[in-house]
Amino acid sequence: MFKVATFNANSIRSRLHIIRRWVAKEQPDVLAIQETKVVDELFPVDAFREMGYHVVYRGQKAYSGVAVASKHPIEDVQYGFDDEPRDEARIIRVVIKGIPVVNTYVPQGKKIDHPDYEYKLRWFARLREYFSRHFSPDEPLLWVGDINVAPTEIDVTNPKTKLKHVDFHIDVRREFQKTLEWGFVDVFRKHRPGPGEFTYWDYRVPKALERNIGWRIDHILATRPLAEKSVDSYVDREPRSWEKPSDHTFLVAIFDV
DNA sequence: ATGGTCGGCAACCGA
Repeated sequence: MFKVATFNANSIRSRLHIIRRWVAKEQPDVLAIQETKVVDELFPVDAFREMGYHVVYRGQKAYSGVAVASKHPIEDVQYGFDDEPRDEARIIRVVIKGIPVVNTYVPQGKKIDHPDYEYKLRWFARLREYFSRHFSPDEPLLWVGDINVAPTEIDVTNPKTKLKHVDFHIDVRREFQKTLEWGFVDVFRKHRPGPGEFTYWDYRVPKALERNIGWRIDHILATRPLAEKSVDSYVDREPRSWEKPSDHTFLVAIFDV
């Protein structure tokens, strides 16, 4: 069995207690992390070593930052896109137990009339180019992370009010869909077809978790040969009840490989 | 339509 998880930490240093407890309980083979918000010199490597994990990371001051932790040796690490802007704190690629894993923190985009939203849309075209250059849809590949897109109406609460949101606007959903069509299966959806399952609850919405007002914007996607071997996928809401909760939670998928 | 709360980091930016 191969258990993969993804988690937007929103500062890895302030969420270490959550990661420690969750990893001790769930023992994932791979944990992909986004928004570490720390420069490499200050990344808490020792904490991962103590948990029994290898870890690779690329960060910057205050914003973004990605990491991959693994029980197994991490091979062929590549940071960022091949071309400029490389966005090294947003995309990291590794190979673990022979399976390539791409962990992304896709730009959020701010507002649909903001230049950052255009940049976000182009990011998906760059991803498709990146996947085509390095991989084949006929080989095992995992794409995980905070992708900042709720793909369909059942992935948000009250979709009609979110049509102009940068995570739900029609253009970004099309870009995400086109990227899926390169050759990915939405592993969570394969196992959980129903509405109302989210990975992110906005802090600013009062009692968002209790009222289940959320977004499914974190994803685990697999190419067909790997997706065929998935046996389950779920969202673990439990860390939210702990002291200093996160706004995102852990998303998990299990593969029989 | 607007603002709500966090984290980082030292004034507001990003989400």
